[in-house]
Amino acid sequence: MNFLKNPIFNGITEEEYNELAAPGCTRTSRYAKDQAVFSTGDQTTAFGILLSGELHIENIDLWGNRIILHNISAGEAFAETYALSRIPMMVDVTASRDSEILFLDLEKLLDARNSSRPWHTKLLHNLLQLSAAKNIAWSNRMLCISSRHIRTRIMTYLSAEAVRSGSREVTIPFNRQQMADYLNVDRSALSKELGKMRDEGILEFRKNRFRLI
Amino acid sequence: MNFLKNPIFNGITEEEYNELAAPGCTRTSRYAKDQAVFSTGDQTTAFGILLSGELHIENIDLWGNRIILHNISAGEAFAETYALSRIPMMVDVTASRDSEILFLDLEKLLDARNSSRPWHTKLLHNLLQLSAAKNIAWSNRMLCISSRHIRTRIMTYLSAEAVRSGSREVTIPFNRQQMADYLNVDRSALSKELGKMRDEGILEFRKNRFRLI
DNA sequence: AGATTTATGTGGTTATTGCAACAAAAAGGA
DNA sequence: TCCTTTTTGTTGCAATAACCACATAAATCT
Repeated sequence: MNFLKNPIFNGITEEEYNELAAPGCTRTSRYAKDQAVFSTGDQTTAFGILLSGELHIENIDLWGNRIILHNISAGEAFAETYALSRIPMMVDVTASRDSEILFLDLEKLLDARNSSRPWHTKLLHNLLQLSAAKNIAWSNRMLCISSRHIRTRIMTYLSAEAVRSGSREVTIPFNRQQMADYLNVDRSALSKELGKMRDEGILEFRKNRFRLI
Repeated sequence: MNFLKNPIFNGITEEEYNELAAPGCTRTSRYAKDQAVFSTGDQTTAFGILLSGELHIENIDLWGNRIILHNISAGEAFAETYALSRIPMMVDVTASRDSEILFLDLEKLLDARNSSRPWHTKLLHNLLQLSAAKNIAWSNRMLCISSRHIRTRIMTYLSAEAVRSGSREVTIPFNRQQMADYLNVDRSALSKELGKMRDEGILEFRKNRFRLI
């Protein structure tokens, strides 16, 4: 019941959870590294909460270019947008490490017949907060990509991360290729630019640890 | 009371609206073309519903480059993400035409003391749908920009619009500069590429009307 | 430890795109 | 209608970033 600390269950007691989980609205599944959780075209009424591991939400276009739209760490929810709007998924969700996922079926949970339940309003509230947070995340991502220069994208991304962590030392959840995908640039071009910036004394880095100067 | 047809009031009766509007949770304002509705750094607990006119949600970076993050047409809601999460706005909201806006104060409306009201759950539900729809819109935008070639961005954008409208003739809510901002490319480069595509017989266009071939 | 695979860095080449400046066309106002 | 302003199209040039190929380093496996 550790997952009840998750923001999605904010204000919901263990008794209330047992009540909402009773009608078979929840299930837990395990996924191996690189295994697909959802694929493009899938339709789902359930969304996931990542209990352990790591996921990538990515899109592969007609030419085979992959772009990482989002990185999901333990404790985060995903696919709630599709579970809410019921439209076919335009993305792939893939386990980037061995992962364990709790699924909640929104179709059943948000049914009007539950609207008198105390947990119903709380869940709606928490989902709303979650959805808003995702929107903010999109904005941040967009802000990085909005510049047309690799260097500016790097700076925007790293300084945002630095602000978030409250430190000039930043550990990012990406390797080079993933960072390049997130910033939507070529990997080798990214490495090149990072090298230049190191030469100019703007930053230091080793693997996925960066120090801004 | 025409605005009650708005999806945000889905299932909410006129009596219920009068009840929720009573405690001063709503207000209406007019804005002239190019007037600012919100500015970067603003904090708000109210979000807006555009009754008439048109808005742009845009960001101007440290180097003065403007990027249009979203285009709001009559009937659409905006800034609900910031009203929900209370964080300072990272964008500007500007009237691109003379506009009339209905503001709803979420801090007051979503107060727990209202949770027993019939309109409360409905409003939460509708807000959730709205937020999910915005997330989908972000995905679509990102899908356009994910390609590094102008032509692909144009194609991705126009075909998505064509699918939405169910026709090969598409009228977009942007002029060239705005379209370039949305696709995050240089305006003249966009014009150039559009010209090439016309020469190659891929599409026809006049101003903001396009026909895909 | 050695071998294989994966991740990262580097160099060179090409081409697309950004940029700036200008021309033409359309829209709006007096 | 003419004048001004805005929008769109065109060209040349420069530069950045993509692309390709390879080298080096790190991680994983047996």
